[in-house]
Amino acid sequence: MNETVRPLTPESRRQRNHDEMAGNILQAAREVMREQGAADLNLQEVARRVGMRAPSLYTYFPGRTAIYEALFVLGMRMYRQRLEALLTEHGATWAGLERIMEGYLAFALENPELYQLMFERPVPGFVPSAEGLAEAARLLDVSRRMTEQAITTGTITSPLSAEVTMNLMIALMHGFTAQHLANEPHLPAGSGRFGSLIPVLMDLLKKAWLR
Amino acid sequence: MNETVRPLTPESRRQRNHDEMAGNILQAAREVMREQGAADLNLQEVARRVGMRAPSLYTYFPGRTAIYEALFVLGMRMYRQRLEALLTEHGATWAGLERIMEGYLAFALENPELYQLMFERPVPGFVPSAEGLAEAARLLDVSRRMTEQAITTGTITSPLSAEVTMNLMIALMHGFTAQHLANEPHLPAGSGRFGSLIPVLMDLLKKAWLR
DNA sequence: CACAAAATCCTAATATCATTAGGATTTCCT
DNA sequence: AGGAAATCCTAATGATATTAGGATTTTGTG
Repeated sequence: MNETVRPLTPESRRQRNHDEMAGNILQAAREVMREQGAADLNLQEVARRVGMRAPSLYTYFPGRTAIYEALFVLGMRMYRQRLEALLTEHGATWAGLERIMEGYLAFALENPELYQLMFERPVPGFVPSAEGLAEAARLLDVSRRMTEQAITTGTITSPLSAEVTMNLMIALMHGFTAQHLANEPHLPAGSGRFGSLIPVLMDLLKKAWLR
Repeated sequence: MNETVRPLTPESRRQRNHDEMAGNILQAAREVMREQGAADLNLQEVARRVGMRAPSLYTYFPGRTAIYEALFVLGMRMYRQRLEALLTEHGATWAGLERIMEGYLAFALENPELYQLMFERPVPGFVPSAEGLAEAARLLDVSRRMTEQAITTGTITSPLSAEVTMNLMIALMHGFTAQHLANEPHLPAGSGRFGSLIPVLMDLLKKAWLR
C-alpha cells in the first residue's frame, strides 16, 4: 500500500524537473502523514516512496519543517479555492452558509493531514512561515467578505458586527468538525454524533438571526 | 526555570514512597509538556527535574505512553470535579451554563498540557487506555445529566433531544475554546477574538431556545 | 563538441531520544 | 542477620533527523 507514488529509477527521475520532484515528495509526505498522523512524518519513509534515500530530500527541502510549511501553504490554497467556489456558486445565502459548514468538515475528512496542519497544532515546534501566515490571512479575507455579504444582502439580520459574526461562525464550524474528527473520523461528512449537527446548527442560527 | 519540582538526593528520595515519587514525575512531565507542547515529552528532561536518569523512570511507569495515560486520567478527573462543582453551585440555569462554557476555556488555559491530551490529538499513536476511556465516559455522564436537568427544569425549551442538545453544546464550547487556544492562548478566558464570544453565544442560544 | 559549473544522489558520520540489559546498592521484612 | 524486593545507575541498542563529503550526471556555454 506504499506505491501510490511509484519509485523511479535515478535516470528517469533526473529527466524530470526539480518542481515536479518536489511535488512528488509532498504527495508522499501527505500519504505518510495520513497513515501515521501529521506529527509522525518519517523522512526515510517519504524518501523510500519516491525512490531516494533520506538525505537526498535535502536537495528539495531544507528539512522536515520546510515540508510542513509547504503543505500548510498548499492546504490553505486548496481550502480557499474550495470556499471561493462555494461562494460564487451559492452566494451568501442560508443554503450557501450551510454548504460552507459542510465543506469545512468535508475538507477535513478528505485531507486530514492538511487539516491537522492548518487548523490544529499537531506538530511540536511547527509555526507557519510568513508565507503560510499570508495564505491564512487571505483565507480569513474571503471569510470576512462572505460574512459582510451575508449581512448586507439581508441573509443574516442580527445586532452583531461582521467581525463578531465571522468569528462566531468560525468557532461553531470548527467545533463540530473537531468533535467529528476526534470521535468518528471514519463516518462521512453529514452523519454521526456531530456531523449530523450542521442542519441543527443552521436552524438555530436562523431562529436567532432572522428576526 | 526548571526547579519547580526540586531534585532530591537519592537518600532522601528513597525515604519517600513510591506513589509520591510517581506524583512528582507526573508533575515534572506536565511542566515539560507545558513548555514544549504535549507531544514533546522528553523523558531525559523529566528525569533530570526529579533528580534521576531517564531509565530510572521505568521503575514508576512502563514507558512514555504510560505517563500520558496517567495524565489523561488525571485531567479527566480534575475537569469533572470542576464541572460538578459548577453544577451544584449554579444548577442548570442559564448562568450555570455560561459558567460551564467559561470553565471549559478556563480549564484549557490553566492546564493546557492536560487539555491537549484530553481533547485534542497531539500525541502520535496515543490512544487513551480503558481506564482513561472509562473516566471520559464518566465525564460525559455528568454532561448528559446536566443537559437533561436543563431541559426538565425548563431552562432550555427546544424541540431537540437531550442527546442532541448536549452534543451541540459540547461542539460549540469546544469550538471557541480551540480557536482561542490556537490564536490567542496568552489572553485570559473572557477576552480576545474568541474568548469574548461566550456571552454572545449564550444570547444566541437563549434567543433560539427560549420561545 | 568539450568542459566547467550546477544539480542530484549516495554512503558515512553525528546527535538526540526512548527503551532494554545487567548489575550494584539500599530498604524492608522476618 | 540475611535474603527478597525495590530503586537507581551505566552501557548498549535502535530509530530518526540532519550534516559532511564525494561521486556522478546534467546543462549551459565557448
